[in-house]
Amino acid sequence: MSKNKKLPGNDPDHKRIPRSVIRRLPVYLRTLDNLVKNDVEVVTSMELSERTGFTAEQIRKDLGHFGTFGTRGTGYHAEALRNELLKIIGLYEKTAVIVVGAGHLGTALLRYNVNRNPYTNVVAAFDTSPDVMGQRILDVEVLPVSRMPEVVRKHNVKAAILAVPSENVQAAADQVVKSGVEVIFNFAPIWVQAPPGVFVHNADLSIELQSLIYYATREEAFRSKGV
Amino acid sequence: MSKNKKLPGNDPDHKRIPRSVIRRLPVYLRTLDNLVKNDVEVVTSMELSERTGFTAEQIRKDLGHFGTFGTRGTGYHAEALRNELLKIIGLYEKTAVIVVGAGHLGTALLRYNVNRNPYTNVVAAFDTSPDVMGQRILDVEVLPVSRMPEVVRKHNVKAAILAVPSENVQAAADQVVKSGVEVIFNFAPIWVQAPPGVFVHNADLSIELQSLIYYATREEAFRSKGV
DNA sequence: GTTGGGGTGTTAATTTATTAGCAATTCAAT
DNA sequence: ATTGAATTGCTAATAAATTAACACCCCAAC
Repeated sequence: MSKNKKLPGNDPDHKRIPRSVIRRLPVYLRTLDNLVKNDVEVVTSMELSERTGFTAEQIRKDLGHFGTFGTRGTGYHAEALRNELLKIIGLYEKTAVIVVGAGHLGTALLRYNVNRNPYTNVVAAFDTSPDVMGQRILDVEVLPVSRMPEVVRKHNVKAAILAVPSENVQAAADQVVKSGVEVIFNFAPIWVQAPPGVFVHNADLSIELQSLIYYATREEAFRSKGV
Repeated sequence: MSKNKKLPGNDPDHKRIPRSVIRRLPVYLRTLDNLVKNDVEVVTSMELSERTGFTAEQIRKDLGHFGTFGTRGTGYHAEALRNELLKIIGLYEKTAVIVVGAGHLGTALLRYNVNRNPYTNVVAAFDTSPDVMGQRILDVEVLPVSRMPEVVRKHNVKAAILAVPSENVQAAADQVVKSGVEVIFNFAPIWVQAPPGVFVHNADLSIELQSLIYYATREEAFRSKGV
């Protein structure tokens, strides 16, 4: 389980993928999905570049971390590459997700997610308020928190999206961890703590907005893309 | 306005702040806010480290980009540093923001924002649906899109939060740009394009979730913090 | 005052990430 | 077959970001 800090290359499979690369993979995936949907068979790194905003060199380099998928002089077979990316990211089968908090935010996220994403599957929402209990939001049932461990076990839930008010978010995090969830996606403007082994991503709107404002207040010409 | 790509250090004021630093500043700001609220007068980089998850060295280094704010052997005066950060980020006065789309997501963001963030001020929401028109969501009025240019001018609106369905989001982006907004925060799972000079941040839940799943599927012990 | 513990500010070393460049390979055209 | 245009996959060079190290300053205690 625990591995010491200073072992640079002890992953036998492949040599330690940079974080920045991982963040770009889903973007490639979605782009390829669109291409496949439009019956594109072959795509070059340049075309991917135009569609993703990353440079062609970077795309080729990123893919190079995982193997060789293209054919020189031609490009990449879109569908094949898409499937490789699915395997790389770990989405060969739909990832089961729960949403905690069925208020406005939870509802909005459910809709976005269920509608748009073929790779994750929201299996249930949880809330404490009796008002929403038992309701269905786009096919997803709102359950009492007491049933969380059972649901997590049954569907092998990997990730939880926390859409609860700041006051309750740490309690919610503790709850989902206790239920066996490994990945937490927190939308409350409070940083959630979790034990080692649990991945927490704090998506704080106001934090990100403020860093954007920094750029906006200095009028220098930055790129319009991907600040 | 336009400045060529390859001019490394032509900012006369100070020597080109790394992006990664800018992203951390709002975290420091919020942490200091909390400390000040709890009547903490002096705080060390180590204490900030515990509260933010960044290392003490990094915090000191980050601050060092903008000047010297602490006193050796003692630490930083929390309130003074907070005020410096406000100036640095560009939040000396509340930044006017609009929300486009008054559905579940827009409503949720409004609540989060208005409740939680003393630095930005949502001056209006916009929508096309007659149902919500004229309604108020926590003091914020929902207006027709036709009034956007006027509102942007009047309140000197810097940023727009796009909380509309994917189908409409590019149109919404074009609209806010035409109205004079410089910063776009897009929540739809489609990448929005904007002319140079406009800062776009695409906050796509599913993309971020997927990159988290990468880590979850390899069971190696990563940090629990800040993936 | 002088001493010591504590903590910043800053420079240097190291690691991580991006960009560039090009040899190697494919395919289509002739 | 041969040629040439196109495009990958590497390897090398550069840039960005993090970590480490420590000189220097402050404050409190004696």
